[in-house]
Amino acid sequence: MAKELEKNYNPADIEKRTYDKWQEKKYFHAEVNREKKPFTIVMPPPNITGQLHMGHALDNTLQDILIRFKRMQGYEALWVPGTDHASIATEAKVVEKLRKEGISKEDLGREKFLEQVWDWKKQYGGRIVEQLKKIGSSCDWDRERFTMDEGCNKAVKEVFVKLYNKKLIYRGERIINWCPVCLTSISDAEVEYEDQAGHFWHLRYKTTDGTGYIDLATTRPETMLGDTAVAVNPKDERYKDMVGKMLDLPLVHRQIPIIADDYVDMEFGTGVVKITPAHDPNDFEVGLRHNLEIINVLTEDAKIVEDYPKYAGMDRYEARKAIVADLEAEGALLKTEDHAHNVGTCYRCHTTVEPRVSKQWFVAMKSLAEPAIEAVKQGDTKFVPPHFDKTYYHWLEGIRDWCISRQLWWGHRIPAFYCDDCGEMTVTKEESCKCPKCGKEMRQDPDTLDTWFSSALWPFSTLGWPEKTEEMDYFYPTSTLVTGYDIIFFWVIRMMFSGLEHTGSVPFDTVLIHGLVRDSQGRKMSKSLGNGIDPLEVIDKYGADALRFTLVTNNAPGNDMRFYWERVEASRNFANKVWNASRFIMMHLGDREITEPEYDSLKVEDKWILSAVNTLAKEVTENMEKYELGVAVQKIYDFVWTEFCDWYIEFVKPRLFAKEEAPESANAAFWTLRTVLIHSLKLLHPYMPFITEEIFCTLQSEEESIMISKWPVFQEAWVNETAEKTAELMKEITRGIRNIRTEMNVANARKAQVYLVTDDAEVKGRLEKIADSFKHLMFASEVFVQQDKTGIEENAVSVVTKEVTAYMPLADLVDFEKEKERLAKEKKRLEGELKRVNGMLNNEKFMSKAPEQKIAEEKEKLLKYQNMMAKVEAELKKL
RNA sequence: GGGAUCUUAGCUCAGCUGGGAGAGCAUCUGCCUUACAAGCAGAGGGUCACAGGUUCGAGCCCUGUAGGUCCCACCA
Repeated sequence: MAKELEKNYNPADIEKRTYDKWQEKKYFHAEVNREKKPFTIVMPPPNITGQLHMGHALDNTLQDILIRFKRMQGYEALWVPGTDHASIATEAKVVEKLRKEGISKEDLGREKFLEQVWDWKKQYGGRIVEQLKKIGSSCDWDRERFTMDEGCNKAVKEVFVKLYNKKLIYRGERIINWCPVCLTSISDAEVEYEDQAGHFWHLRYKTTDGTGYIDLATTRPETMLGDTAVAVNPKDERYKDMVGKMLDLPLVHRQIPIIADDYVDMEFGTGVVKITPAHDPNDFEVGLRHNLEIINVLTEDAKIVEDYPKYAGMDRYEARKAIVADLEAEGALLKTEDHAHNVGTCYRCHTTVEPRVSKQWFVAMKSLAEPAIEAVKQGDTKFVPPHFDKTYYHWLEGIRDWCISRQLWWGHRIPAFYCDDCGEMTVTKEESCKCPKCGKEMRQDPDTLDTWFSSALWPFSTLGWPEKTEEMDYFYPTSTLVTGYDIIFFWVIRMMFSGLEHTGSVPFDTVLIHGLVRDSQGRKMSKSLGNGIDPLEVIDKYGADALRFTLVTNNAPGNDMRFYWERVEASRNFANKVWNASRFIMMHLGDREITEPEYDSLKVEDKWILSAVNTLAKEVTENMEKYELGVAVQKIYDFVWTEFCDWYIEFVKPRLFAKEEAPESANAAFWTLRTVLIHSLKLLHPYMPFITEEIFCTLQSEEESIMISKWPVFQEAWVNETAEKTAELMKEITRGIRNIRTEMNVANARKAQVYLVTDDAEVKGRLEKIADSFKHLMFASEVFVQQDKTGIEENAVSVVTKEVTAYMPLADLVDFEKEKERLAKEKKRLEGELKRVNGMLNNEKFMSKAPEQKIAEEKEKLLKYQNMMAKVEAELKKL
């Protein structure tokens, strides 16, 4: 019993059922298989706090396309999924939840709080995973990982201890970026800079000897409480005599020195800088050089400390107002100017970060960065598109030590232990330890590690490292990493140096970078703008295949794209086209037995479409291998819609309808239809997995899934240039005839005779074999192929091609004026072409320097246009 | 201040190693032709930002200019 497709394509119904089937059959699962080559992708783990957004949809669609492609090509294709614990984001979520219940995390205590977070994770952490399944992701869910699972934790400890022992991780008092809302340090990469309107406050500090004063400007007057010096440039003649003198710090009335330091730019402002080592990274450096006291004036949540009773407890902005007012009262404020400046903000909560001196853990970056730069320079890892390597180099070359400790509870706890008695410190993989000096139970560092510390190990921690697993040996280094350009600094760079340092090898062969999905106006999709489009909504309305198709079409690697509902609609329409073409074929196929015909017994049009799909397979494969997914899918689209549906299916229809009278011809047509359809479905499958699976399984009831079928390969036997040439010629003539009929307003119902005239016996022979197949496409009553114009009415309209002139007698319907116009236009076009070709061929330099092949091509074109021109002129003369 | 990237049809974008400008959407004209009106057949529409240069030949390579976007950077 032949199967049939439903009348309408219903994505929702099919997608759910199909995905379940794939999972049940374990098609996504990969195992170490030495008979096959591995192809590995590790998924950038989405945050457990996350909801699927367009960025995930794009990222995962790209990965799924690659993994499905490679799987069909016969690789052991492994796609490792997982989620990230997202320390700050998750902790903030749970803290917020508790706050609503009137509980603080301190109320609960560390252990109880962590229980709460794990509970939260159990409840919500899987949401995004379920959403990823909706877009068809063929990940090996049996290997799903979490950045805080046991294996990852083991890897983290291993790395920490190793780097510590190599002195590449150290603890030190430094000035770091502090978020007064998240109450934790953050790394340089986690600071986002934005331009803000601010002010320049011009201040005057008087010398203690009463002989003079010095003027300076600041954007942060409240930090003056912590000033411990004022600096000028040593070369600055203006202040030469002042260096070494003491100043009376207004309000505070502490004595601070005037120092000389190269850091000061003489050209800028008054050439004088107040130095607040505790609250500015540059001032901190200056302070180190000059041995200045570090006076901290702000608390963790950016309020003035108790040492300054007048301002104590005020937050930094309140304090600013109060201090400016007091400075003015004291006569120390000269003027206030508007000034726009660049302010660092926390990437999570966008609070202005506060530089703060504190004791933190750091990774020493220099020696780790060098091999990472070298590896890309040598091509061990390649970026697609390549220009992103510049971003990569630039960042690594200027890299500073990475602050990895966070004052949070949710995360990998720093494996360092302190002895409260003797101050001894031990770094160990053990859960607890005793002081090696005094034997006392040691206290573990309360801080946790930056989330990116564990993500940096993801490509190998997910494969079992530090254990020597089979998976590690077989699947590592991974093949391709797919991620957005916005995450190169956070993640790609850190995986690169981690991979090189700990496994001795780059973590991936290629980094495929994609852009952002923006809204239709080109704005970033964001919660605050409310302009985000929910991928799940798109899937509900148009299907996952349409969404995937939209995300991958009309876009080159690395470029941003805009989201338009119209484009999803166009994608859906394509899915529908594929569906209906398949439905048509199956409808006529019924339960008929189709046998594979001898190639030679196929008709010209069959050979043509086979040749075309063969070329398609080659081009699609080549483009996918170089990550030109947009180009590849466009080729499939064009082939399926134009060549297969609009041409091939249309002109084999008469053969299908005549299946009883000419069974052999029908068999050949059916076989070709089915073969080409299956090829097309396979090529399309990575892009539109659901609909292709549904059709494939309906059509090939004996096959269990398209996703494990063999990828089409180019085969010499199907190459047929003659068939392609002939079909192209016939298409050209058909288009010409249709064109004339439309222009002359000839109703489709009115059939006309068509004569194809050629004096080339070879062409004539070829046309005779195919002309009949085009009869209905030209709305012709009959098509004659002949050597001359015998029997053709004088007033027939004509279509001129290089080899053939087609005549269509239309008797009374011919509008001679229109026909003249049409031919005149064609003549003009040919004149233009001839001018161009002649220009080239008459150019001595072209003739002497251009490659021979190019010259030959142009010569051939010249002949073609001359030939056509003669015919067009003859036709014009007749009128 | 440094760097990257973009500027192609009304709109959104392709155009991969230089060799006759493309797609989707939109517009216009015909069609309910028995797979598909989510469709079919046709049509119109572009000095490829600008100025130089290299080349027989430039949307594509080089230089500069203008504008847009993004990233990095300690100018108080």
